[in-house]
Amino acid sequence: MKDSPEDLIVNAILDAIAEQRLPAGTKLGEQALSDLFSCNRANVRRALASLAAQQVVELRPNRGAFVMTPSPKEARDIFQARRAIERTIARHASGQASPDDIAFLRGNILEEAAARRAGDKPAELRASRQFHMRIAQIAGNLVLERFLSELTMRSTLILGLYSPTGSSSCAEDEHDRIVDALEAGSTDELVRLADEHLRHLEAGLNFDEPPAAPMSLQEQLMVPRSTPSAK
Amino acid sequence: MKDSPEDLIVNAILDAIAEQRLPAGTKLGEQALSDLFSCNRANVRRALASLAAQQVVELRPNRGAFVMTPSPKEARDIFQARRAIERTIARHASGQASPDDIAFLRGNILEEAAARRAGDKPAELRASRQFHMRIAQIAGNLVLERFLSELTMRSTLILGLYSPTGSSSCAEDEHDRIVDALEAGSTDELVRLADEHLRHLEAGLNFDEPPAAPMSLQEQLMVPRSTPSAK
DNA sequence: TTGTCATTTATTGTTAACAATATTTGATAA
DNA sequence: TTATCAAATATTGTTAACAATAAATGACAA
Repeated sequence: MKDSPEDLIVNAILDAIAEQRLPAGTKLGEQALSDLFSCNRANVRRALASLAAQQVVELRPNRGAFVMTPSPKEARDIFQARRAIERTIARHASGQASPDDIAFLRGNILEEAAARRAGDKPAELRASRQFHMRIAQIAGNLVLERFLSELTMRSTLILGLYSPTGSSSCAEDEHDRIVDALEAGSTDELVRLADEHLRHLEAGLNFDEPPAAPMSLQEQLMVPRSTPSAK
Repeated sequence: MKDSPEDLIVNAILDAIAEQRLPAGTKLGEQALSDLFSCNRANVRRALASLAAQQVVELRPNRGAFVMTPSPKEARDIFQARRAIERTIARHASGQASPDDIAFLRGNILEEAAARRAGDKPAELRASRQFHMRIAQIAGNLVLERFLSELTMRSTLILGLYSPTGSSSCAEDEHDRIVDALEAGSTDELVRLADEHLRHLEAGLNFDEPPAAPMSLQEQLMVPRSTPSAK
């Protein structure tokens, strides 16, 4: 029912990364975090170790912890893996969606579109991520769900680094057609759409200009979410 | 060049699990580990946090850390995920194997067979795991490689729990045919063989009788390997 | 003997102090 | 002004002591 301080820190950082409030390269100081979450440094340390195991944080000895900065090669690997996993998820989710699932996904598409029009990038990213994760839930494989969770996190870092500003997140109409295929249970079509969707995302990347600079912490971590996340 | 004490602990535990010297459910006491590796408990704690993030260790609050005991449902998810990932790996590895790779794999098959005849289960498991991981390396995707590493680890736990003693690891002739297909670059055949191979492994499981009891630590962690592992 | 409960022991969780290492600052010289 | 270097500062790494909790022990009664 209640979370340990370690889980609290881990989730706060993951959320912040998922919503691009914490860009790649940001330093995650132990003092700063233990102050923010009013706990001792031991908990912070364990949290950072967990995040490092998930490859979203880089641990440089005697230097501290930093939000991971994916290289172009890593970006390629991550999107390749994502295609493999989301295709599998699509195959297993096909025809398994309940009416609630479909309603959630359709609502989510509207939410994302609204956020985009409002220029609320964090909300847009959160919605888009929830879309993909909900389909993973429908597929019903916790292992694949966890893998995808990690990959979407890292994808967000990649988009923040290599995406010509504005072109980032997913195309809405693609999400639309994905829900259609999911509802209709047309498996092959669904898998094809999922694959294509990710290829489009990847195609929007530009590795020519080098990444931008990092920034501070406090204000970025502490932004509360506008919508409560699905349990 | 040198590993931090944390990495040392993590790798020792992972190796021990991969070779079935540490069965599911074993308690990993902080004192015991800090004594074994002659370091302070803080390092042990971080190591256990990393392992927990990789799902090979379970962290029960106020109780300690235990080697994860996969449920039958988790076992199903893990093998499903493994099939998805190893199929992808097979597809990308096909035709990419260097002569060194092929030589390594053929040698590995002999090694595994010898270990089996000698009744050396740890060596057999190590060889079998190396076979799968080497193909992952050939595929050249570090993300998929890491995922597979985690999944093979957890698979070993599953085999230790639910495998009618003796029927565990892989059939040799299947490995043989996989190398043939890999060398020939016949992609579809290779993918088919990989999938089939994993299905056979999964089919050998028996979830009827409940898991056995755990055991102590020291002797199991500290067994040195007979063959130095590939770098 | 067996079951229950208080006491003792061991283990995990938390905190603070100290040491080792980077980083920053500021002075000096070219 | 710019570069270099030493001192000062801040941060990470390590250790030990203490508190909180769970497990083990043993006495007592049925």
